Amino acid sequence: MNIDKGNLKQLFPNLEEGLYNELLEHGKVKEVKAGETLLKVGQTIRSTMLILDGVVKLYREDEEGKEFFIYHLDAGQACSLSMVCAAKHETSEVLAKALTDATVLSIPLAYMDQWMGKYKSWYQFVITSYRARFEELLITIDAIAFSNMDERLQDYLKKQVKKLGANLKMTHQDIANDLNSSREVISRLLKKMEAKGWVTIHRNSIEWMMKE
Amino acid sequence: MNIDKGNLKQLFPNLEEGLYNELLEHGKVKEVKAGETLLKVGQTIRSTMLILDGVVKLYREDEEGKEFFIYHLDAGQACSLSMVCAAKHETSEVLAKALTDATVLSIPLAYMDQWMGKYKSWYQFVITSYRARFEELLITIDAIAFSNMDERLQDYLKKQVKKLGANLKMTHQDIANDLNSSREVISRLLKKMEAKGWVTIHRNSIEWMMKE
DNA sequence: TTGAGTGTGTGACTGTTGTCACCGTATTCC
DNA sequence: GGAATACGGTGACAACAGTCACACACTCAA
Repeated sequence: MNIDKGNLKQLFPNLEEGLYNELLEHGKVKEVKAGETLLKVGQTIRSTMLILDGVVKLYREDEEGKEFFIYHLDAGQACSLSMVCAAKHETSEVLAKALTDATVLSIPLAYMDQWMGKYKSWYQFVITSYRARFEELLITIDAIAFSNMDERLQDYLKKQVKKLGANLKMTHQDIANDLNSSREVISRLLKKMEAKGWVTIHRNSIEWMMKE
Repeated sequence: MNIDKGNLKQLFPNLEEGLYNELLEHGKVKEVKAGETLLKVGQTIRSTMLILDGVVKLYREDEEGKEFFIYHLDAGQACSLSMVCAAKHETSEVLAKALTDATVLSIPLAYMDQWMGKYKSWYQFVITSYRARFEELLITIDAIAFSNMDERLQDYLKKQVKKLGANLKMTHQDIANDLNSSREVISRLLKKMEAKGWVTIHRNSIEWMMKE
């Protein structure tokens, strides 16, 4: 993927002219294949990621390696977490994995801080970004605190469809991992949803049949 | 509670001289009684809160009025959420309630933004604050995603004890609300913990018997 | 073609949590 | 003192989700 100023302006509107130049100058474009791990917080992180293309999945992992899906990042969004990581992080980690082939712009942390003072639009962007992620975390908490598995599965599928299209190439086991459940449970619930006509189940894929 | 520059410096170290002056000039000190609701996001919010004294509890509420404890705010911390609120918030809300008598410094949002450009130490503070809350949210997610009720109850009690002292003045029903569980379940688990010698149960209060 | 590997379906069982019913005992307020 | 209320204890039960065992089907490669 070729990156130029026009590109950046489209993805990240409302930044200052000089900032676009700096982004091009100091950012490093990285291409990532679907399935690759982009970020493993807890390891020393020396750069922030801006997503230029593709969909990235953020998830949490506990000591035993169990995963838990948190949210997606799209083109035009930043990984706020790469700024959060900093300190401690003893027991558990946050991971980022590319769901599709993706392109990211990697920016050394040093510039991040420098731009905060230099460009008003940059800290606006960072703050806005934090806000949005924060909000998503709260929604995630709502889901696990107040909802049953069937509701959570529906929400999850809707989110996936929105990001990846109505034909989801994933196994029941994949979904179970993301929701910290088990394959059998997901299979059963999907069956019920199929009976209601909400989805069609194929081998290695699930088709979302609703409009929304 | 009387607020002066020395006070502020102690609670919020590492800010610039001019900023302390502005805080004193434009911030409004508010005294809040234990149990009072401080903040109801979703309603138009025109100010940010800095906690000067006391403990404030942040919690989530769903459509049916069920609560869910998220985290505490201490003296010297800021309510990042008052910056998050901004937009939509259709179904659910975030609420803040004083657990003890508390004193907060209320700062109109307009100054918040202005100071971001003017004082380096202010955006450092804001960003740090965001990071800390973010981290706590992730820990909260871990707890409900990966832990059973008994572990969550232990964690919860530890947190409370840390903030409020080893003699917790609260009913089983209060705890059940915070953890989105039911009184009977909490009672049962507390009994078990008492049998292990971890707590002593009194009417209207629970005593934490461990050192940590 | 056969066998290994993977993805899915299903029934039986278990454990945890939530709910219901009902009780006893403090506390508070007339 | 007595009634109303709040708090807590307890047993029975239901619902949901996780686990286990096993069956079956599809794919791929030897």
